[in-house]
Amino acid sequence: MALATRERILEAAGGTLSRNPNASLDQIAVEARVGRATVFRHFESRAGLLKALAGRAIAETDRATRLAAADARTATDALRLITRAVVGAGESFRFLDSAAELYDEPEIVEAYQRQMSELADLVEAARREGFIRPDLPAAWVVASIDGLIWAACRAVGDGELGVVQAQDLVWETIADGLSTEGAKEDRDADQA
Amino acid sequence: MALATRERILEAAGGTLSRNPNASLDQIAVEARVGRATVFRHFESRAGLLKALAGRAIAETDRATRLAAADARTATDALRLITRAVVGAGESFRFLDSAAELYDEPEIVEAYQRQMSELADLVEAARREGFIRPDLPAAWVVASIDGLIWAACRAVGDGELGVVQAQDLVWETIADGLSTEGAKEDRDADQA
DNA sequence: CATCGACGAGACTATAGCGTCTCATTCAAG
DNA sequence: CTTGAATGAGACGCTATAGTCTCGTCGATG
Repeated sequence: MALATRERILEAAGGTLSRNPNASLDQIAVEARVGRATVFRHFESRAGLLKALAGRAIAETDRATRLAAADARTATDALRLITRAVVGAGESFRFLDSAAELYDEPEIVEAYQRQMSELADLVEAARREGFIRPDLPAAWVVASIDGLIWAACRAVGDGELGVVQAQDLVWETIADGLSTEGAKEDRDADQA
Repeated sequence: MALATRERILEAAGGTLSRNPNASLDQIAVEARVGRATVFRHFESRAGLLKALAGRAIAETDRATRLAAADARTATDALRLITRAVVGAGESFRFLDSAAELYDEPEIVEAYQRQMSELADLVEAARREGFIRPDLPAAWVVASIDGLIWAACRAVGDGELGVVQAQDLVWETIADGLSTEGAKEDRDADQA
C-alpha cells in the first residue's frame, strides 16, 4: 500500500496547507491518518514533500494544457479550456500561497516560469486571433488572468461559488469584464 | 525619536514580509536598522507587530474609502476611486499574503469583513446605477475585484507595471474585460 | 507457521526563532 | 556636568518543529 499511503499524504498536505499555510508535519500526518515517521519514509524532508506537491500541480497543469491544445481549434479556445481546467483543479494549487520556500527550488521556479511563458504565448496568439485587446500590456493580461483564477479558486474554497459556476464566471469576466455594455459611455464621460 | 523608530520598524516589516512571508524578527530588525530588542520595546510580540501592521492597512483603506465617498458623485465613481487608492497603496497590503496568524485576531478579522461588506454594498449600489451587470453573483464581483487588485499589486511589486498604469488597467479590466468588443459573437458561437 | 515489508507510536536530538533581561552607550534636556 | 530616556548588543531560557532511530504490530505471501 506504499503508493496509496504516499498519495494520502500528498492529498492531506495539500488540504491542510491550503487551510493553514504554516501547518506542521504533525498536523499533516494526523490529517493523512498516518504516523509522522511514515511521512519521512516517503519524503526526504518537509521541503521534499512541498516539492513533490508542487511537481504534482505543475504536471497537472501541463496535462491540462496539452489536452486543451489538442482539443481546441483556436488559441482563444485553448485559453478558455486551460482556464476552466485550472479553476477546476484549483484545490491542488491553493497550498502554493504558503510555499515561499519553493522559490529556492530551481526546478520548480523554472517549471513555473515555463508555464507562465506558455500562457503568455497563448495570450499573444489569442491576441492575433482578435480576441485579446491589442492595447493591453501582455504582462497585465497574464497577471489579471492569474488573479481571476486565484479569486475563483478562493471563492470555491470558501464555498461562495460552485466549481462549474466559477469556471464560467472567470471566462466571462476575462471576456467582458463586470460592467454592462451600456455603461461604457457613462464611464468614459466620468473620467473626462 | 520613539515615533520615528516605531514607524521605521513597521515600514521594514511591511517590506521584508512582502518579500519573504516567513521572515524572522531578526531580519525585520536588521532591515529597520534597529536592535531586535527595540522591536519588543515598541511591540508586545510578533503577533502584536503583525496586528499593528494590519491595523495600519485597514486604517489606510478606511481613509481612502471615506475620501472616495466624499468626492464621488456616484457609487460607480466611488468604486473607481477606491480601487485606484487600494492599488496605489498596494505595498502596504502585500504582507497580508503571509499573515495567516491574523485569522486568529478577532479585531482584524472583523475589520476585514466590515470592509468586504462595505465593498459589497458599493458593488450593489453600482449595480443599481446600471454599471455592474445584474446577472453576476455579488460574491463573484467582489472576489474578482479583489483578485484584480491583488494581481495589480503583484505586477507593480515585481516591476512589470508602473503604479499609475496598473491603476488604470485594473479599472479598465473591471469595466470591459480583456477581450475586444468584436470578439463577443465569435465567443458565443464557440461555446454553442 | 515463518518471514518480510510497511506502518504506528513515541523517545530523542538539534536548531530556529521568540521573548526577557542586562549593561553599556548615546543624546538631549536641565 | 548630571540625569534620564531611548537604544544597540548580546546572553539566556523556552518552545515548537524538523529529522532520526528503535521497537512492537499488523498483514500479506510463501
